[in-house]
Amino acid sequence: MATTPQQADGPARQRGPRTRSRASHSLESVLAGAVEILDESGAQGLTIRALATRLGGGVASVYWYVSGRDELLDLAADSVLGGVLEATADVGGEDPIEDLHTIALAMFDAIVDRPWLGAYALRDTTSQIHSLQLYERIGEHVMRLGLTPRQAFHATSAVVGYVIGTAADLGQEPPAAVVSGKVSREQYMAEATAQWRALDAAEFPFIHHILDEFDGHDDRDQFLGGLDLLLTGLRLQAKR
Amino acid sequence: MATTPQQADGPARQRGPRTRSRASHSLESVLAGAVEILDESGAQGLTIRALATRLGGGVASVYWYVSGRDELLDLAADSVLGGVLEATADVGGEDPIEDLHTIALAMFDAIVDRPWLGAYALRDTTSQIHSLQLYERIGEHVMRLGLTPRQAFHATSAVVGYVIGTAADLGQEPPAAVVSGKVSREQYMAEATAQWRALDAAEFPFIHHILDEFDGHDDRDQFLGGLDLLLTGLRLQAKR
DNA sequence: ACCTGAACACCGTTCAAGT
DNA sequence: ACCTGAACACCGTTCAAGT
Repeated sequence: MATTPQQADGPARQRGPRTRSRASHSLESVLAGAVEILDESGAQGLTIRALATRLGGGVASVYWYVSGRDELLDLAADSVLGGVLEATADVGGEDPIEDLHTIALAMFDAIVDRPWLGAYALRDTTSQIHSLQLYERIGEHVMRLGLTPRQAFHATSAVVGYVIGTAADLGQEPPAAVVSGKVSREQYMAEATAQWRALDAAEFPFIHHILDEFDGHDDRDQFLGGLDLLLTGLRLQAKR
Repeated sequence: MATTPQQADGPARQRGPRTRSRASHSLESVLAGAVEILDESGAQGLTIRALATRLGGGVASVYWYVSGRDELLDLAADSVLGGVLEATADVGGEDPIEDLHTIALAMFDAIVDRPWLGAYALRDTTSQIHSLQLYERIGEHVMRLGLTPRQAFHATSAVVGYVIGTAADLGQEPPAAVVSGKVSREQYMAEATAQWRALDAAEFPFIHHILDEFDGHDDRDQFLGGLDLLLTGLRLQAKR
């Protein structure tokens, strides 16, 4: 496995116009370029060639900083998680559960903002240092509940699993519209709702039961509803 | 969007040896072939060319049954979920929470068995009919708790989100070993544990707190620990 | 209605060579 | 130490043509 340099160089800005024939990068600028492309066109749009073009250099230079496309995705995701880490650094009130709520919501918002994040966040803590730190931070708040190490381990993993699972699902783009942009998210949701409404009520009683809730629902409310269940269970476990 | 034929043809077996110059498929056989390849070599290994070769035909014939690789993955995942659907058809005891526990565990086991499932299960209910039916089934058990439609909607989504999120994460292969098979899962876990142990205890108190639990832990126990928290919260909500 | 082979327009990754 | 261009070995998808 290639050792990826973790030093924090300043961004490699080109001072003059493109008089220089040789481009110069840094891990930071490579990841920043990757995140830009990911934000614009998703994981599918992040090709090594597209990245090299954006950086104004050749394809092979990317491989100096990153062992391959997979690591590029992992590190790009982890660099964004650095922002979540900073934003939640000061979280710490009287109630640990409330703090967990705050951190989980911050993670959720970050992933909804960047749907591509869901698939690569907190995937490999050996290479994703911010992911590890975020896991640690959540765990530290869980620790305050006075559970056994085993319970704390499970609870922390559960919170992370729920956040990533839910956010990845909700942040997901409708299958067809990803590249073409033919169908907006609203259109897709309206289509899905219509299709649900057309289902046989005898065969799908539950779907019909929640139809009005599903129609025009807010993803964030849905996330918070489930998070409350999880944290309520955790609170109860802490009291025992 | 291409309308995918959903009729249930018998498997198109070749009776004689390869005397026939023209291969004959069906949606079923195409998906069965896809699942075989996915089981053997993961999502990365499922190329249209590899599938065509396995089916003994040309590349383009796959496109008669499926609109593209994405839909192939979605339908392959959904076909496997049909098995989970059958396996949990009889679930239904006195306690709805217990039934939810049973179904969630069945889903978890299916995904751990087939790590590629996590990324494609329950992704698009407009094309994945078994996913929709599974969502419906979970919802029906939630309905028995007597919640409001809104609560039932959130609870069902939370259970699904937790299961998929956790299973996808745990079932994930270590980054390097996917193709090469150089590093076994055990080796990778041992390596990760060693790396955690080497972390500064002052900077990572939580990691050190749970180290012994993490070392040699069982994924299933971890999953069940979090599931219990979620279902406990749900049980409490039902009582209010 | 369903299958085929060939072609098109891409990919990720490597490598010898440059600076 | 870091960057380059070209080459290699693949991809998914399409299409005119077959049966």
